[in-house]
Amino acid sequence: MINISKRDRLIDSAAMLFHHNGLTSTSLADIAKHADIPIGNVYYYFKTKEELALAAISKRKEQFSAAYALLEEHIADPRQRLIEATYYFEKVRDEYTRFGCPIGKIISDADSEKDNVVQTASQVFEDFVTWAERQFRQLGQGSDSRRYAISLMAGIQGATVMAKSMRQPQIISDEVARLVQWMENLPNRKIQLGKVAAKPDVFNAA
Amino acid sequence: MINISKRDRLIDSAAMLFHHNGLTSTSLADIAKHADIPIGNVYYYFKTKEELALAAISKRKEQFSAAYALLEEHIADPRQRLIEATYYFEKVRDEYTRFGCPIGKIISDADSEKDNVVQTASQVFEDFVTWAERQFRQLGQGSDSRRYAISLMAGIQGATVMAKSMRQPQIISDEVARLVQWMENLPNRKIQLGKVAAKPDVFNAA
DNA sequence: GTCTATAAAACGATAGAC
DNA sequence: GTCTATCGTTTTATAGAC
Repeated sequence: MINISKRDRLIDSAAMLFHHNGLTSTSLADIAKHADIPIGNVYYYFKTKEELALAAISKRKEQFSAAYALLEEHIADPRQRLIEATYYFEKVRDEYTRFGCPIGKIISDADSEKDNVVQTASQVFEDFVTWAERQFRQLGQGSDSRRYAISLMAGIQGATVMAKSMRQPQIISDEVARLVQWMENLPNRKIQLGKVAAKPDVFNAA
Repeated sequence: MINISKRDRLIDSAAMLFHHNGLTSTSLADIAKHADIPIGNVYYYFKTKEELALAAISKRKEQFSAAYALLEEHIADPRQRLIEATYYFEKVRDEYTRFGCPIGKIISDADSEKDNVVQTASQVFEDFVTWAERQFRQLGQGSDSRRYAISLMAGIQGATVMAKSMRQPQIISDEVARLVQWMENLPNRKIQLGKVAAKPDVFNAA
């Protein structure tokens, strides 16, 4: 079994440096140096730079997925889940103002649509949209749900770009506040459970 | 006097390639090849890659500034000016979906805040915000004007990132429609000229 | 598994002939 | 002003000793 510790150190260093300095501008030498591993040894764990980048983005992808699961576990109301997810970006607003969104950065930088790394980064957004859409749907927003989910992430991404450009974290805070207010005022069109067409409990009926 | 034509060809090729393939991923060899100029000759016009990049971004900056001037010249109503400016992004939505926003891309990719290229790109956003803020102010939005101006560009940038990620130009169209509707419904709080405190015409008074 | 040395190519930039 | 040849460095990636 291969050494997990060094492999993880490489992934974490890569994820951080890709976020802060960009995918193209970060060399394997930079990553190896930050992880305190000789550059020749990097290739024992990852055959190419793309493979390491893929692992770094995939880790972020799974971290976000884990966060959705946690929200579903601890918060019953889908509206509150969406609001809590949005507040996450308030917490990281200073880092996002300095370095941008780690995912949005890769999407923007992407030259080719065929690139595996970009496709994985896109999947992170797709995962968020899928999750948020489900929350909006549970809130009774029906066919608007997907549009709302995309609009939610777009709001964050746009605010991040402008905050980075103008070096004003407040821009992210303002957008988070706007989005939260919007979601708080969304009418709950949810069909109340038990009020309509509840399935007969066939097991206990007889 | 130096040859304008070759210099301009280099700037145009650089601007296009930076937009499509990114600043870091585009080499001087790529630019020289696209402009059909030997790479050694590039350095007669621009001493460094940064200098060429600066010229390319500056050209975009001036193109946008010229567009604002045109809007002010041909449209009397500040609301219609803002709406017309927003429709611009509807026109370029397919290109933005494939390659992103040429300015937003540079801002996102930027590693260091000290970089001259990034500062110039930021200035393009700043110019837009300053212009849009003035329009909102003329519409009587007062102290909200700057926030609105930033929010307008943020909407475009966020939609562009999501459109590129999901390869759906419609996301940009939806956002443009949302922004236009928002601006159409903004109440005009403008103080009518001539209704308040008109200066006495001292020259013709006596 | 780990590390040094180095290959092979790409890149920004320069020298110098014309 | 134009172009060829090339320098020096960085980058991804490999070979091979330990």
